[in-house]
Amino acid sequence: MIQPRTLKGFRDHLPAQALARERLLEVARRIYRSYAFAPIDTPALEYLEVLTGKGSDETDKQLYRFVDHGGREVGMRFDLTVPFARFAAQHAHELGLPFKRYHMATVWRGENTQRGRYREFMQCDFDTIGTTSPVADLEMVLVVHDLLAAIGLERFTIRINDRRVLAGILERLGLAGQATGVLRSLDKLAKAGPEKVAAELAEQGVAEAATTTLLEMAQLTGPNAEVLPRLADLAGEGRGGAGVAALEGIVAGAQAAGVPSGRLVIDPGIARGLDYYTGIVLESFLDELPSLGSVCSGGRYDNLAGLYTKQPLPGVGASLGIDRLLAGLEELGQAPARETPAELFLAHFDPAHVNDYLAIAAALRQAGIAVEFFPEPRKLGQQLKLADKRGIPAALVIGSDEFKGGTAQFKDMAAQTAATIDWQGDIATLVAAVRERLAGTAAG
RNA sequence: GUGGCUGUAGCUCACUCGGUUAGAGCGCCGGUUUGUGGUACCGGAGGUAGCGGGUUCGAAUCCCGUCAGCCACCCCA
Repeated sequence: MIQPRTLKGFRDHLPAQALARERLLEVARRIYRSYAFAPIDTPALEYLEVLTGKGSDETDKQLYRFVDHGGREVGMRFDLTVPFARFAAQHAHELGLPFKRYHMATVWRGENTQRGRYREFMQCDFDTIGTTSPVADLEMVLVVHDLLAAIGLERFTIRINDRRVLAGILERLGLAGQATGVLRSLDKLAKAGPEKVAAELAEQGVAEAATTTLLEMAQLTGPNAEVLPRLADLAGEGRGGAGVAALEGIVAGAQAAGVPSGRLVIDPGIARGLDYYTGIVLESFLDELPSLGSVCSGGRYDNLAGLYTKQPLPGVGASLGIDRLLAGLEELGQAPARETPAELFLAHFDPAHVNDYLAIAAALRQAGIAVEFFPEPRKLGQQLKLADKRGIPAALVIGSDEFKGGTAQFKDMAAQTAATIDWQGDIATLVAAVRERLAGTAAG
């Protein structure tokens, strides 16, 4: 016997979880499309050099790599940004700029696992490339907002910052050269606390006065209207000032687009470890589960595909981590409890009427109703019990008596009520009646 | 990858200093009810204690290894 098992960080998805996942994907797809992002797909496997080109040593360590049957050095994608960069470089001339795409796919990272942190997980990226317009930046914020709202989250916060603010302040402090290290340290502020960050900065040779300024900056909190002027003071003119102005524009634009205030917060402490960001950066958190980390992050970059083409491709985009989000929803008890897509259970009551059942099921399905027709003429009680256990919202019972009278019994499983449908043997009438009643059930 | 905690039935957990056939609740299956699901009652199935090795007369219990989950670091979705 081979022991059935899965690798560390790789998971099976049972119906309840898979349904919840698919629902998130559907919502994401709908929102992306509503902003006119177009779908693309790329291979799971790439030439190793394509993936490691940008390679920080960290991503190199996490990369799944091997030599394929043809002796090629290959790697599995660990995010969707690098494949997109390659894709953009390869197809830029056929795309037309600016170009907006979304890409929902599985990625692999050989890192250590934790809750909401897996070795195989799905990302839902969207990016706009070929424009530096602040409108594109704003759009990213709006998409993230609409996405999290459409998923049904009530309490979430999108935190934004602008790398130029950080860069400007670092320049003023004479720390431009060690930006990456300083940003990495600042990024830990929320988790590690100011003392730890101060100590780390000191280790990097940052002067005490500079550390004080940086921490003051990173810990600015309050309503956007209060944070902005204080940030402007710290940032001064030049790049920093431009960053503050950009943030101001985003806040105003988001308000104009109807984002409730409080959901979008300027947080100068958001630095993001990735060093390719050059403008706005964004992270989003579930208010009840901050420890889960960001479920959707992104930002603006100057040049997406510099490794693969001379054509400069500036862009802005973000990535929704649906597996992490799903872990969060589960923990909050907000994941749907259903384990079947069926909307209606059709009891297999009288075996003599199988063909009638099949005809009815076919008509219902034609009408867009997901029907489970029970395959065996088991005891009615058992059938209903199973339908209830699966969480099917409604059941249709038609026995020989009903067939004789041209009626049907429609049961609302959650409400435990039954109603009689009079259809006189006309399937179209039955379908219309079922559809109407389904709209009234809990799932409708 | 480094360090720590955990691993007993489908799920949540118990089993006093290592000591007989490892228990409970929930869930599951069946019956009471050969045409009607959440309650009640009755009955039943299900565990080589993650896996492998060691110590011991004897291991779920102690030790080592391994696999997996979680937590911290790191990094990030």
